[in-house]
Amino acid sequence: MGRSVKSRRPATLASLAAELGVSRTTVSNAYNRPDQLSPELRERVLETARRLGYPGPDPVARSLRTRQAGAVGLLLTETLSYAFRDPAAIRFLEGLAMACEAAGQGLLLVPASPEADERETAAAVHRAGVDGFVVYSVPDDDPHLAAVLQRPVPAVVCDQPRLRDVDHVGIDDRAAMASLGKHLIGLGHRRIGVVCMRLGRDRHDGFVDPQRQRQAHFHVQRARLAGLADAFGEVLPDWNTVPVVERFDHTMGSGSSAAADLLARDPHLTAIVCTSDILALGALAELHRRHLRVPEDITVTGFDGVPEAERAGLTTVSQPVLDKGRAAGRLLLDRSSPQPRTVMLPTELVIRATCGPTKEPDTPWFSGV
Amino acid sequence: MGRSVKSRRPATLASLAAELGVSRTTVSNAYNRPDQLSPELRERVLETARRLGYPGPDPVARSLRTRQAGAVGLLLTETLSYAFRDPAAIRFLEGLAMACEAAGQGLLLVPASPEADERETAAAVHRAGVDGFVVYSVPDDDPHLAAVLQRPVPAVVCDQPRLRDVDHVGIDDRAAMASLGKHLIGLGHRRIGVVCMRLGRDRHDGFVDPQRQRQAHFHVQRARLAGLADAFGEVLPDWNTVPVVERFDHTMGSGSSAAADLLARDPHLTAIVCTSDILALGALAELHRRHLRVPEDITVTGFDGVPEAERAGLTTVSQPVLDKGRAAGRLLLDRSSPQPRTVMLPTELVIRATCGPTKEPDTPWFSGV
DNA sequence: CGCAGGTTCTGAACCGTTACCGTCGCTGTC
DNA sequence: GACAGCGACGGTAACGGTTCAGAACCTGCG
Repeated sequence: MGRSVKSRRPATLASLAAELGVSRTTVSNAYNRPDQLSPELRERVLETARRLGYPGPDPVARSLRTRQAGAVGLLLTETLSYAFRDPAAIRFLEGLAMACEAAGQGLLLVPASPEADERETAAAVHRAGVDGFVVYSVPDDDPHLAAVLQRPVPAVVCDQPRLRDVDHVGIDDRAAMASLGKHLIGLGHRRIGVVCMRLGRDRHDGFVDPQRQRQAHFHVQRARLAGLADAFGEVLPDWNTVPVVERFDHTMGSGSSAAADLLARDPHLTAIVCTSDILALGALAELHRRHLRVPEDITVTGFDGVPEAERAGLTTVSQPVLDKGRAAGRLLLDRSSPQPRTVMLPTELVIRATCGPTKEPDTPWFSGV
Repeated sequence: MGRSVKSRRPATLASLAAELGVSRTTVSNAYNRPDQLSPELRERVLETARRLGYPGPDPVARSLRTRQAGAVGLLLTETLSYAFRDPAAIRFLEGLAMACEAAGQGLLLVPASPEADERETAAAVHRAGVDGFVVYSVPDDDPHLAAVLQRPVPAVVCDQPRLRDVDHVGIDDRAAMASLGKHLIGLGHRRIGVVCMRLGRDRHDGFVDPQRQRQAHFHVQRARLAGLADAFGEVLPDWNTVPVVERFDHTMGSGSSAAADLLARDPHLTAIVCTSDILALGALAELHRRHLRVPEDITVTGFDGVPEAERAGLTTVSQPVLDKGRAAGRLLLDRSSPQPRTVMLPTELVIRATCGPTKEPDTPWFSGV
């Protein structure tokens, strides 16, 4: 027992073999193919391993030889820690974790903060010892994504961007938002404002011109705006006159200030459409501060269907985020069917308390301080 | 351009070197030590790499050679996906992710489901290519923990178990719970029931005898129960007569049914003390169903200080879960100070609406269906 | 007795990279 | 003109395993 601890260099498969007077192959087999050697010898190997403090084959060396790491990598737009603050991201992670767990695979969160300089940053992707990547909702021109695609391992993209030749999991953002838009039109809304998430990697907090909308580097936001345009294009003379406010940070605070921007430009809006629940919840908070009643005075809608939205009675489009994660994981782990594959998940329009019919047009509005 | 795609075997550092007519070392240096070769040669190397579709040095081979993986492993008691359902675990993950990110390290979630058979299960720990492990709140006799300790990499344990020779991050569960107990005593409570989380790896849903309390394989639960005993031992003739109900699953449903068990045994309890907020929220739901008013009819307390508890007005002990995660990560990543080290984080008794003074002892109780 | 067939174990070839140390050519100095 | 100093690059040996084609031995059968 004493000797095991003493040895300077940690035991390796080779040193174990030497100690036992057998070949390395045999020791390897003792761990990986018990049927390839006699039970007695195997027991003797394991016993000696215990005595020498040999922890079993080194995972990295094994990975090098077998060409598999037993883990999948996850790439996110935001900082890692953000992922644990965003309800939708958490739910996605849960689904992905389920898939990984079912397959006995680890899940490696790749640190890809947007701030780090590009060279250093892609390094994290290059250093990840994984069998494949799940990419969750990154901009079209994300440098990490480029690094991922360069790696000779499979990848699955969830939400955005949509790439030919790469497996994809997502929803029909455009159609979903269009159906929400039609519902609002049915309620009489014609004078709406929009709050959307960032449209590019550059920070741009403010009103968005049509060109920036169309050129948005985030496919999901682009599609949702287009969906709204589809719906309102039929009843409005010019979609381009509808005010759209962009926010870089995806927080309730962003939603609040964006709502304020909209009301400053047009106090007579009858509805504020947000491209995420978080933003919508922020908008609600701002309206509450201004003593505007929802939905009597103004309608608010979100997108995602997070639990918080339910508590707030927010009208939204609910999407199966957990299923997205699970589907992405399964796609990555199952390479049997011909690629590229696409999984399109269903969404559901959830009408709740924050939207209602417009009032008579001449009703005076109270627009607090 | 055509040739790069054609090549049967993917390019390696060696094949690149051959193509260029330089040594492998030089190619390696082009990537890892730009200062070790002339800019022109370096550019030529990178250019050829691009042409051949060489994605840069293989991460696994590099890890084998450099003896570092650039990632830390996380071991949890529960299934991976559970971690994303428990508010406290999520918060811990957030903190840990912050620490990892700051150090440019990845975070590998090790799939260690309790159900899998022991042999297979520890394999996930053995297969993880990581530079160290963070172990979050596992039982004393967890086989995965044993596997972690066997690996020749550093480890940090958060919460439980407490091990000599291993870095530790935690709180003073015993003192925290004792102070909560003293508060209840001050309010006049003498007739209390307790709901606790699982005390062992075996499923045992029901009342707990004193022996099982003391022998609990979960240090944290043991300490919290002991803290309560410390407080109530001073005013009660025999702590052992206090009913304690254990639940294996950590869900609100567990809290509800456990509260029901307690009330079935003693309808005249004046307080239900839960060792977690989740359980307490479940208990509150059950009491609500029975039309028992809190705190007029009965007092409820939790432990952890999750956001949901705040919304519910739950009296609880708040602990800095985010800081725990961050501290654990930092401890693991910073091996400079002498080990083992211990970080003891502060807790705070948060008195909210769910606890109040006892009523006159003779007041009749309404105990619903 | 000879041989097919099975079990048990070995030898050698990788897997792709980086660490370590040595070599080579050039420059500056006395 | 010999030589120290220095920057740029090359050769070799690990790093710790897995794999595959056999070798050696045993068994059973005709």
